[in-house]
Amino acid sequence: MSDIVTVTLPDGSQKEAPRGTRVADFVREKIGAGLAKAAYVARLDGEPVDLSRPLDRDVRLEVVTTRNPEALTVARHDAAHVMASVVQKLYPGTQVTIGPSIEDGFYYDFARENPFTPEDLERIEKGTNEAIALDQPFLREEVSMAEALALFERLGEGYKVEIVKDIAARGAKTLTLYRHGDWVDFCLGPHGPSTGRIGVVKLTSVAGAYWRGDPKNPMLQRIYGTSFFSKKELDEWATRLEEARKRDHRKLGPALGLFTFHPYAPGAAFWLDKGTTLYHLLGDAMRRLTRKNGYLEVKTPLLFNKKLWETSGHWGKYRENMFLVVDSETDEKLPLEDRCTQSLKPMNCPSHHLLYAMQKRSYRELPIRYHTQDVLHRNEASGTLSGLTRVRQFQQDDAHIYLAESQIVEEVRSLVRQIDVVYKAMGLSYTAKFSTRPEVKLGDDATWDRAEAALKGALDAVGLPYEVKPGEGAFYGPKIDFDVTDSIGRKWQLATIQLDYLAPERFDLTYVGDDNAEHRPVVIHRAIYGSFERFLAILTEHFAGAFPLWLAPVQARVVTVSDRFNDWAAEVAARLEAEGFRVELDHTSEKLGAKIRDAQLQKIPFTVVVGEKEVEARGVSPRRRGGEDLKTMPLEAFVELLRKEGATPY
RNA sequence: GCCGACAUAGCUCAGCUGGUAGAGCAACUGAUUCGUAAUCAGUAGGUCCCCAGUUCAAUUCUGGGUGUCGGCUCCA
Repeated sequence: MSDIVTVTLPDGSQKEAPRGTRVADFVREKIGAGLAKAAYVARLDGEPVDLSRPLDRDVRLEVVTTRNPEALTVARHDAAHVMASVVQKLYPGTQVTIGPSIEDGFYYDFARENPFTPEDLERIEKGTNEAIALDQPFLREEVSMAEALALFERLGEGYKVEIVKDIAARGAKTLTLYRHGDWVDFCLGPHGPSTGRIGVVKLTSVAGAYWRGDPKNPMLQRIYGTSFFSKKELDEWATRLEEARKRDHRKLGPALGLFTFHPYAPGAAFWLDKGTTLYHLLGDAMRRLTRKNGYLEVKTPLLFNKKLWETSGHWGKYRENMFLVVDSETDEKLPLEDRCTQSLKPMNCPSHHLLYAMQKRSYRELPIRYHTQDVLHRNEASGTLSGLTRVRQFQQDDAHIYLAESQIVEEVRSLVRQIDVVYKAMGLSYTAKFSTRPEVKLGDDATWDRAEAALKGALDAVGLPYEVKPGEGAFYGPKIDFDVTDSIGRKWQLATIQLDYLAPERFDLTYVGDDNAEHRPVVIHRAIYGSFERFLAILTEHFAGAFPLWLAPVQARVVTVSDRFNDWAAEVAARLEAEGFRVELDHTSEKLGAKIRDAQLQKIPFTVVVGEKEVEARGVSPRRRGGEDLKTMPLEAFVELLRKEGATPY
């Protein structure tokens, strides 16, 4: 074996080094001091490793510098280690569990009697940054499982012992330990070179979290934090948070007169007039879109006998999420549960299935598409409610499509196009996820083959990029989910297209084919907005309350320069209203500047100024939200402008 | 539901260690009649989330509830 190894760099160039040279030394000596300084971790043949690892074979080497987001992920994991070491120093007796990097930061779960207070958090944050300043190297060490077990047993780390045993049970022979200072944890790594390279740590919150995410397990104390390589980046992050806070639909909604909540109805919104307008605009747009695509809009009962839920399977698995209703005609002596013979519907699908099954269906009718915007109730756990994104009462732009298997490709292709139209109109970019058969599933492989091929074929036909999620489909069929990205880069899962082979079985749905025999249809569940509530929350934050003209609850506000011009202003408002535009008139005795400011704060798309000039010209001077002055124009020209710019995009 | 924090005027917030509350904006009234992000003056507005308890006295301390927020679990 040669004492020299060949290292291939990402640009294809090759360099040689003595076997056993540490990556860090190689980079500094053979590539450059600058890169060595910026390096955080490295990849050897694609595998992430510490810079202290030796080059023991011919390898491809990539240096991961602090400019690479991957390095930040590692640094945050480093930060979690350092924080855990500080916590154990400050609060002896606290046990450590796990502490990974997450999007935007890290957390670490601790086992201890008393929760951390905000003051504790400050103390820990200060201690963590001080520990970072000590600049202790991260040292990697491989030990046998037995040694590891003995180590953590000696340290009294019960949770760690449990994890080590699990890892051993999965057949691992050795465990890697990482030390900094006198603190030790086991960890796959990699870690950065030393604590000093982590940068700045900011702790954000404490929260309870179940051990291994299971409510049956003890509750641990989780500390969330984040870190950045520089103070500047930390400040930028804080600014972004502030920006998101300003857009929070829970603040903007009430401020813009869209919706509000009352303690007597947790999880159910009061829709104020402007919010109701928005709600209807979205609903009507979806009605047009579905009608154009061959859907039938139907409404089904809100309250159903439990027999429906027994048929659908919800009574068994979903009952605790349903609002049960006592039937007053049942025997009062019966236990409450037996008197609850009805439930508010938590979803529309079962009632659509009933509708389908009420008549004999022919293959000539398929696909049959039912669209419903009814009110749904789900009894969500109180602690999970949040603004409009998580409510107990909501409406979906729900639809179920009953079709023959041979029609799936064409139908999904149409659906993907509809989704594209809606999200493009909102300026939401999106990506698709395609989830295939899970391990526990219904139906035979041939059916799954056809179903997956149909979904995939439709995605390919539309040319939509998608990520495959193997095994993540529902047990009753594969699905496509759509993630949208809003204007400040946050992702939300919205639309879904699910193939369902189970429901037609449970409800015994059939159609008569051209062979005069009975066949099973397939059901597609689809929603594009998801729920109106959540979609409006997302849109409010995405647009920061400044809705596009076609959605704006008030499209124009007519403001007078003084009350001498009230008559013409009223005529202008009346004319715009007659054209179907949503208009307000501000003829208070405020100064023009104040009226404009008020209209801006309400995020109204057009402020229409009416004064001396306009009265003479029988015109208006519109000003766009944001400040652009369109100068004086004839009233009819403005009507035309609104008509053109305010057209509904779908 | 579980863990933690919070709850004062419509909104944003003040109110040392217990002595029944204040500001700015909004609202209302009057004056002002004004040209593209705040005219001036005045008035009114509070069961300090609710229910118990401790105390001579509770917005303040204790307990219980409700709601909200951040997480866990769950999810449109």
